[in-house]
Amino acid sequence: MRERELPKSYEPKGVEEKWYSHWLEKGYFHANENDDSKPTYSIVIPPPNITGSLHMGHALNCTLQDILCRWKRMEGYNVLWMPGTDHAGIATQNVVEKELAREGLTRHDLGRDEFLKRVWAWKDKFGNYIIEQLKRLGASCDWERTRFTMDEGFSQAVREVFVRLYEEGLIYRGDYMVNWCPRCRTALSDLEVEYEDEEGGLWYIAYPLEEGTGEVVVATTRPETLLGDTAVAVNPKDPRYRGIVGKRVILPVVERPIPIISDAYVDMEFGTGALKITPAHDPNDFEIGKAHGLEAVNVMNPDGSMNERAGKYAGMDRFECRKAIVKALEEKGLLRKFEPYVHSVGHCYRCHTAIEPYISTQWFVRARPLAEQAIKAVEEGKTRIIPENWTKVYYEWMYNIRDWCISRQIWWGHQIPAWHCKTCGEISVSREEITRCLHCGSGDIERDPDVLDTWFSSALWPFGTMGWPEMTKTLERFYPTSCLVTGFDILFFWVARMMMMGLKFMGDVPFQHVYIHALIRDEEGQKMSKTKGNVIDPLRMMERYGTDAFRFTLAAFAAQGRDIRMSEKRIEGYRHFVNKIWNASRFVLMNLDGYTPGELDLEALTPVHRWILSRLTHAVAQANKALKAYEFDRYAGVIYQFTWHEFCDWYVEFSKESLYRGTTEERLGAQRVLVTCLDTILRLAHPVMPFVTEEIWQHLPVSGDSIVVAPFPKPEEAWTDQALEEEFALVMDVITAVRNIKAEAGLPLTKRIKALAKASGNPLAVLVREAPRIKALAFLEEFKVNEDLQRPLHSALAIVKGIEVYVPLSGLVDIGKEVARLEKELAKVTRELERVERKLANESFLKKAPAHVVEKEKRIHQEIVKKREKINSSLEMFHGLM
RNA sequence: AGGCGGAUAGCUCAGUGGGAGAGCACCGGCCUUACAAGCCGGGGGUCGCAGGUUCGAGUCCUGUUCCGCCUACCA
Repeated sequence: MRERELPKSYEPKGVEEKWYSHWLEKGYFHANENDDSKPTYSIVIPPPNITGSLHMGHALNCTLQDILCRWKRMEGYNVLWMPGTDHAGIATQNVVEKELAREGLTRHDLGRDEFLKRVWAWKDKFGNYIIEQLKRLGASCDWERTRFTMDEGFSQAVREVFVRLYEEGLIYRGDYMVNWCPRCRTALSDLEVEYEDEEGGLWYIAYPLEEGTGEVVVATTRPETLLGDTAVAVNPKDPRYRGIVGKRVILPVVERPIPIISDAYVDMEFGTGALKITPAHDPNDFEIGKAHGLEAVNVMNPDGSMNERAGKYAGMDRFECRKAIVKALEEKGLLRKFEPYVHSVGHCYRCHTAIEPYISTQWFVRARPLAEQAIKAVEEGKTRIIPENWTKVYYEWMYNIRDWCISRQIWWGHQIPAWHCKTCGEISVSREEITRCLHCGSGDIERDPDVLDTWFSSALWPFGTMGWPEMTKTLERFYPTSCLVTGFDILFFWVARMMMMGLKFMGDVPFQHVYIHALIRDEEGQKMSKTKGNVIDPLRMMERYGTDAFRFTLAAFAAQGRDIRMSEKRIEGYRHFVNKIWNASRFVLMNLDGYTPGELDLEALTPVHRWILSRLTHAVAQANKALKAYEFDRYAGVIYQFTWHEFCDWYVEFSKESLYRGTTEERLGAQRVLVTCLDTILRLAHPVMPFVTEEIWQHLPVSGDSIVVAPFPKPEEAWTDQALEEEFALVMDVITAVRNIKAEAGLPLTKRIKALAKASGNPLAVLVREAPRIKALAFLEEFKVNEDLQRPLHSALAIVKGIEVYVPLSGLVDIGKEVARLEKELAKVTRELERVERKLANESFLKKAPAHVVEKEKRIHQEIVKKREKINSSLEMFHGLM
């Protein structure tokens, strides 16, 4: 027997801990790869960085996944939600290096092996922090399977992929211009560069002609790179420079002659139409330099300082050097002009240092062949992106994909499984550690010191976590995954690459659906960031308002295609909703004396109870539909609307008649319907509010071990009763009308007065039948309904659905108030009438609009005309009295 | 430069060619045997602007303004 009493108020803290550990104990979140009896549903978590702590983005992302997983689990699926964390190469290395810096050390002081030990130690200590926070959020992951992108099995997958891509020629190594972060001292992929407009300058520098007296003026935003100039280029069509192509200019400061070349790339409109060419420090110049066979003079060190090729500027920081060069040019009288200039500057996405285009030897993935499959898979519908408009963004990027620089000059990560032979100079790539060159057998080999881009391993996440390269039971059962839930900010970084790798190595897409959710912003629509100080800490929100209220808020605002503006006030608002459910449950539980469980007998139930069941099944249908369509906001909205404004506001109040004044049979019927509704609401809401629903559900007289594994509600077609819903719409309108009259007349709602209604036909029968409830909810001492009632003198009038409701007010209120109320009503009705009459006067409308629309307008017209007549005559009556 | 969103009540946002909605905020009333974290009632709108299609447009089309984001090698 379950406890029937709930405490006065809901205390989330203890309840959440209690049930979460209970669920873990019962193993509800564990997916069984050997279970053939159920359909499968799988999701891999976007692995959070081990350096991270739970922020709003994680909270939203995981709440949505948890909703899906809990929903599917309740629907009887074998659900795998694969959890884990990402080693986050640069980010983690940065964190540990900072820690070292506090001890006055650099990673080079420790050496590679010692440093890596430090990182692992750090990971063991802090790396699981975020996992614990996800548990706090209620995430129903299969924690027994928790993976890490650097664990042994995963490393094996990474090596396997690298070797196979290398063998197929899809990975190559070479000297190219890459994005270089001088602070992290590593190459970055194109995606890892964030461009921002910065106020810089455009310096116009004169390059004197070697022969004669002329000069060529070039414009540049980066004067310091002049040290590495190896040409000046002009457009071949530019008449201004036609005569001097092929001649040479003297590179200022360096005092070295460099050629004037012509290249169609040069924009005649920009600056002076002459462009300095620095092949080692600009991607375009690099290309032009290659085309013209120019030398690339690298004047910088990997840390962004100037190197020995910069002559007397050697050792100077690049930005210091810029100033120094400008000063030198001024002194030499070669600076022709300066103008402020806003241009886009790339920054490292990890440390925000301005990146440097830099030539170095790097490893690349040839992306195009992989992208072709990834495009095809989406075109063929094997993977569906939701909302659909992201599909176009995905295609756009895939069509224009460029090779992917995957080597990083850091230590924390998957070291590239390639060895350089000092004897024959060849590269050996191998799945296993090797000690001899695979080409010449020499033992004088050295492993490539670089590690792989973190995203290279993340790309393998959907199958790497399931045991690949072994073809495990888990893979067979759960790959491809059902859905990936993620933010659009990593669509290219991660989703696109998982698509490519999944198709390449599993021969199938990694996920059937990709649901792209919004970004969370602050109240003003600003991106949340620590530097702006506008972050809302999810843990504090859960602490303060309870996890369920927090999760419900996230879901309620997760409308597709729009960012979420989050504020604490909203979370507080939804805590009220949690409280509402709690109190409604208390009401139900404290009215279960004499309750016995049993099937609902529709025939035996009085109309009001069948009415709420009809509404309930409608809500259930809508919630199911919303979840299927990933409309989390609607799903939450349906629960909110039905629970609060239909179940609590109306049905609970109606049910009191049956509970307090009904027959034993009626009372039991009401109890069963109350329990059914509440049980259904709880099961419907469980995916989004797991804790409070479990806590209440465990008090309900229903069978089952846990709401986690209780069936998700399905619409009961037999409960739908459209006619009954219309009848109660009328009943509620009548009640509202009486309440309105009272309120506008300045009477307290609870003031017991009389009311009359003039109706006929079915409405008459309905109002007679429902009179007890109308009396209760409108606080009437008497409610008289009849076909031909005499309207009492001094009575207020309301017309609902053609039915006249009279509320005698003599002696209760001054007539002026009622007149004012009626005049307001008249104005409204008149406005409406004008609209309808305009429409019905339009012949084209009558001719061309569908018949049912015309019929409807005519019906409305009749109704309004009648209503207006009544109001008018009522007003006349009152005016006569005044 | 190209692409994608958004613009509807004071705020945040739904809205499916056919009586403009919700939540919060606001105003007024109320301890009503679940809930004052509540209940009841109410006021609030040129649906960014201009055209067009249509019997009918918040909704579809074209243009336009503002805001946000993404992609891109403009020195």
